[in-house]
Amino acid sequence: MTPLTSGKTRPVRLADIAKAAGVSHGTASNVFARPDIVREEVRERVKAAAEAMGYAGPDPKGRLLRAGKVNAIGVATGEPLSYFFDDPFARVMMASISQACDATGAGISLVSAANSEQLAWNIQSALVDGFIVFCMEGDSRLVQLARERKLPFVALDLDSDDQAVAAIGVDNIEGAGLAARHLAELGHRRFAVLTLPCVDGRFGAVTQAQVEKALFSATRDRLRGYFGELVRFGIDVSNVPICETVNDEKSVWAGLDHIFAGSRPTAILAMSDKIALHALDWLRQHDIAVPGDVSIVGFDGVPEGADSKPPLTTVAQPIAEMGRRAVKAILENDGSLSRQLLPVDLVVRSSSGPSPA
Amino acid sequence: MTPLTSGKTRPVRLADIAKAAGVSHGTASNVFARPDIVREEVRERVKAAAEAMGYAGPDPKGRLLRAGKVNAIGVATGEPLSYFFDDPFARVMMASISQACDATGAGISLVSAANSEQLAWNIQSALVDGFIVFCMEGDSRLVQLARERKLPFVALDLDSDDQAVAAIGVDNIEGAGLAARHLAELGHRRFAVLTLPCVDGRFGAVTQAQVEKALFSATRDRLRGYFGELVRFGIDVSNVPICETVNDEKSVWAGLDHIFAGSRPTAILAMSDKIALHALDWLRQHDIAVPGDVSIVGFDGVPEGADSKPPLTTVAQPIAEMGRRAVKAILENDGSLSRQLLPVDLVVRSSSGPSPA
DNA sequence: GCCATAATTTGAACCGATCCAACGAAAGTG
DNA sequence: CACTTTCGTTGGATCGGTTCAAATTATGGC
Repeated sequence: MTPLTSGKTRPVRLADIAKAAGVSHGTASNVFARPDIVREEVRERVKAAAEAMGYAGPDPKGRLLRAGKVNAIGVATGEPLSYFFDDPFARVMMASISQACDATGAGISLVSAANSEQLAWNIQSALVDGFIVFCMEGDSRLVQLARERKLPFVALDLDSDDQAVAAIGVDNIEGAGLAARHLAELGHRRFAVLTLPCVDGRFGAVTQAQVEKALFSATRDRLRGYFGELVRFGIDVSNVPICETVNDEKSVWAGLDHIFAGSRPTAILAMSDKIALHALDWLRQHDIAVPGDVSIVGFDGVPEGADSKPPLTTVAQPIAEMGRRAVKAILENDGSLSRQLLPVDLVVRSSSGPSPA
Repeated sequence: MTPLTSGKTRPVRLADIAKAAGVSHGTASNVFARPDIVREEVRERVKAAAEAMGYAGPDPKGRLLRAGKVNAIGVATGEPLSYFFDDPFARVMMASISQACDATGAGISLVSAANSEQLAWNIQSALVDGFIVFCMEGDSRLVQLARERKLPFVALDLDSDDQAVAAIGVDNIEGAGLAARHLAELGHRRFAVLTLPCVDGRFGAVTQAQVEKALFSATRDRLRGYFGELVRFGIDVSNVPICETVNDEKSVWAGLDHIFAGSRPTAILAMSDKIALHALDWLRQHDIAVPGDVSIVGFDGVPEGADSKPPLTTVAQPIAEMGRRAVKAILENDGSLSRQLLPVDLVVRSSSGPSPA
């Protein structure tokens, strides 16, 4: 019925061509796996049979079971798959991960899913030798599932507080402190904070009290870093507006609408470069000069920050290094890794300047 | 000896816990695959045994062999893996592919390799249900290898002339013609062309005669499209300088150095947006106004072109649609697809204007 | 208490290869 | 010619599950 391929034809297996060539399946296997140990005459006969029967070569599905190793590492996220290609942070990270994989010849499997049952199944059935998990928003379920596979595992951006999970990340408190101090030293006293999500599925204004209850430790730590440093400069942090965003334009703009409706800050602490970049757009549209009227400092150090107008001052994470280490941890799997805290770097560009006051 | 995990301990298998729980492996399998058909008491007993023995759940490696389907599609390229995350065209394509995969719950395996033996092995042993091949530069070996797997297969950017390979692409002749006509209608008469590679591993000036011998049909077709249209406008194409690039800054700049050393063109036909974008940088550095002194039209329609200074006029490919169709072709594998030519779209922005003459 | 019917469980077969101990044949040695 | 090597080949075991027909046990009706 099918026009091109012959009906219900089961694909030819190694055993089929062995029979056709009149050799044992062991020998047939050798023809493909170690041609050198098979007598030439036999080898050619088997190859001819394979050719004649349209054999596609040893099926990796079969080989896999015996070999044990897939030779691919899985990269998982709670976001949709396109996150890997859209998000600037993810892209830099993935570029680094993929370079490390190329160097060792390992492949990469991208794992994700829209809904969460799907996710569970995808993680459980992923054919990989280990997992690198992007858990930007404290997707502890993801970490949990990945760990249950009992494969080499490492979480990126240590959102979990569980000391037992292997993770690579940066000192968020220190990084945030760097940003806050930078602005405070420039004379700024009126601050506003644009945060990443604290709890799932909402955004808007947040109170100080809620900060400490923040679900995601990365968010919480950065907030702590910001405020710890501001307090040190004698700034009344209870007056600092905090707006939660979901790292997209809409929520950032809404946050800024809210913030600038009150007393105008001269300095904005943005918890990601993406937030900062969206903020820059908002400020430009509202004819607020950066850094003339308002200074802003991002977090992450994505390449886009260097090309924005104005170029973004930010707390750069060693993204490429994190990726490299993650791959190394998976491939070596010496069990030595538990958590690694990498240093951050304040990159001062043109989005921050002296306070106008 | 190993500090954390107990020595050489073989991972527990389903059979192990079946024995421990005193049930057959068939039942043990059902506990995980179809819990509902197992009596609750037995189910709990097996689960308890699994828990106690540290069973990681049914190993997908085992399941795979019987199931047959991997539930992942492979995306292959001759470039390094990081190409998927660095290149603008690839990124848009991958974003589209990944959305289509998300929608059906399929995973994505990225396949590549530095050297070409590695490539062969990687393709041959990739655990995928089908291949989407990025063959931007006529990597016919890649196509060949992928086809030998006898899995659903589709090439992106039909570089092969072989009508038998399933491929999705655009009409390069028409697209290039659109670009050339656009500029000619604006009054331009002095043209220069910046091409993608014609043959492997070189770049620099090319003669008309070499064009027809171009190895890669996409390149050749675009050149034909350009010149076909220019001839139609009575332009002496033998005087049009053609410079081959490898789609990077260095080769584009070298090409422009060469071109502008001769008689200055007022219009540049760039065979990719990346080339055009690099050219824009070069022109800016040389204080040549765009489109005041020189107009330029790209090819591809990547998002970066919309944000460049000035925004780039380009021949947009329906990249997202191509990705969607590719995934559809793999997943449905109805064998109906052979080659699809999608329409291109001339997007006029500010990098092209009337000839200064 | 007996039999039909439904609910569970069993165990063999299978998925498609690789690996390896054992074996047979050809070649080399004294 | 008997005896050891060397080379190539064989076929069974294995990898870790899933599936299904058949066997077993449980439930229900009368």
